[in-house]
Amino acid sequence: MAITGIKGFNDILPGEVEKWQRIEATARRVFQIYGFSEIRVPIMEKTELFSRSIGDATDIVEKEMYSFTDKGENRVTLRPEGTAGVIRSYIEQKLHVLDPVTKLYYMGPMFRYERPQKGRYRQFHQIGAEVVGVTNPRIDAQVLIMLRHFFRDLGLTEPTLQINSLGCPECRPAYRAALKGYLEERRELLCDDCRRRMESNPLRALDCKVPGCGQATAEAPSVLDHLCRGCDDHFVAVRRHLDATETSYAVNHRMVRGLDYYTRTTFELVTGLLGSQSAVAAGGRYDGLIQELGGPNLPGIGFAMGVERVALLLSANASAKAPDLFIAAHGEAAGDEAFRLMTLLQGQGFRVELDYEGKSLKSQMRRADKLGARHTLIIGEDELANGRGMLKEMATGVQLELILEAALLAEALSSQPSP
RNA sequence: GUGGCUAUGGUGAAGCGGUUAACACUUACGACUGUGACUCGUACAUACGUGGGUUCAAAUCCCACUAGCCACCCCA
Repeated sequence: MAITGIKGFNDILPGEVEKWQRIEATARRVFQIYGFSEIRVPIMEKTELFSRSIGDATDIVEKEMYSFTDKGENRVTLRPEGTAGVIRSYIEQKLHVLDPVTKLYYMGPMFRYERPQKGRYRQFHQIGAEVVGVTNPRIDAQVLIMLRHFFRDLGLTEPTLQINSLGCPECRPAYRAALKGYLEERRELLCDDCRRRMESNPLRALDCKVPGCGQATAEAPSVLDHLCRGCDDHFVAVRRHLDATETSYAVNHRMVRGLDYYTRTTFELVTGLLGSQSAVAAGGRYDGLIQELGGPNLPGIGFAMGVERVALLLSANASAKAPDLFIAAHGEAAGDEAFRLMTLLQGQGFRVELDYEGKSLKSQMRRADKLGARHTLIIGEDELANGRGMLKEMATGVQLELILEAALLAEALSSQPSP
């Protein structure tokens, strides 16, 4: 039995990988427009970093992390998300002294030990961006605008933007208490999970998909009615900037977060096309996180998108680039000449293919056709004796004889632009 | 961690207790023309996820395991 890959860890093969390249290239290009620089941080960190930033009581930390002890007796974890490592680096490298505003993006694999299903894998990939140092709600709006820009450039209009505010340490406790009180009164209507959630994280009940809970919480108090003055002003301003820039969005006051560090603005880009994995990108503001991790008291905001999920939304339109020329050679000497010419032309940037195994001319022509070569150069023994070959344009079948010289070939190939 | 469904070659699949394990695609070679696409021919599963069991006989029935998918949970 051959060795197989690990459950939930996938290969990305040619044909699929082109979509990834497009996603990554689009992200790089768009994010740079908005002043973001790439940062590359390790995929492993000390376990403590994640338990402190994400929150001890979250599902991620409680049961989904790939944690182990290395040979030096250190507790380490394969990163389950990107923000913690980036912020750790920001603090450790003292990036705040270089510039009061730091805009970073990253891309790479993340790891969570979950049961795989559509759009959810144990090794998955995120592209994320973080801004440190700006409190003004304009940055919240800008991050959202950038996200929309990214999806627009990918040709995706489907994911819709939902926003919410979770308040801050000033106002959230009061809301939490109010919600908890409301839930207590309807305890018997709630599912078992939600009864448990009332204690640990009552906000989660708002997100429950059990129909009974949906009804029971339909009239639940909204976070947005419990925001303190500062948070309310902030949220109103974010919306004002989105309106002013004609960025479409919907307020979803029931949206909650799985990570503890979020404050104020939170958002998701959701789609109905991915089964139950509706979130394509999500993020929010995390004003206390940097200080919590031992850094300066600076605000932050960021998001991450799931590359697999974006790729699922992208229609498969990728194809390998067809060769400019296929050289079909008949005979050993012709094969040598074919190889020589191929090398010269490749040096000039032409995509050239040939047959390596000395197969029949018919086989070689079939392969030229299959690869979609625009031209085929046929070198037979007779032609070779005269230093000539037949150049055939595959689409039309037109062929002409020419002298076997790389410069002449290059000219012939360039003179007929690709369709 | 829980539940449902599925498991035949490189791929999609027929098959429902006794078949040379159909068919299509892909791939390879060949015919038509020393030169592709269309057409035609030939080849390609000692083998039906793994291990047991029932039976004269199992890809076909039973059990276990494993894997995959989908859903719950949670999330990107």
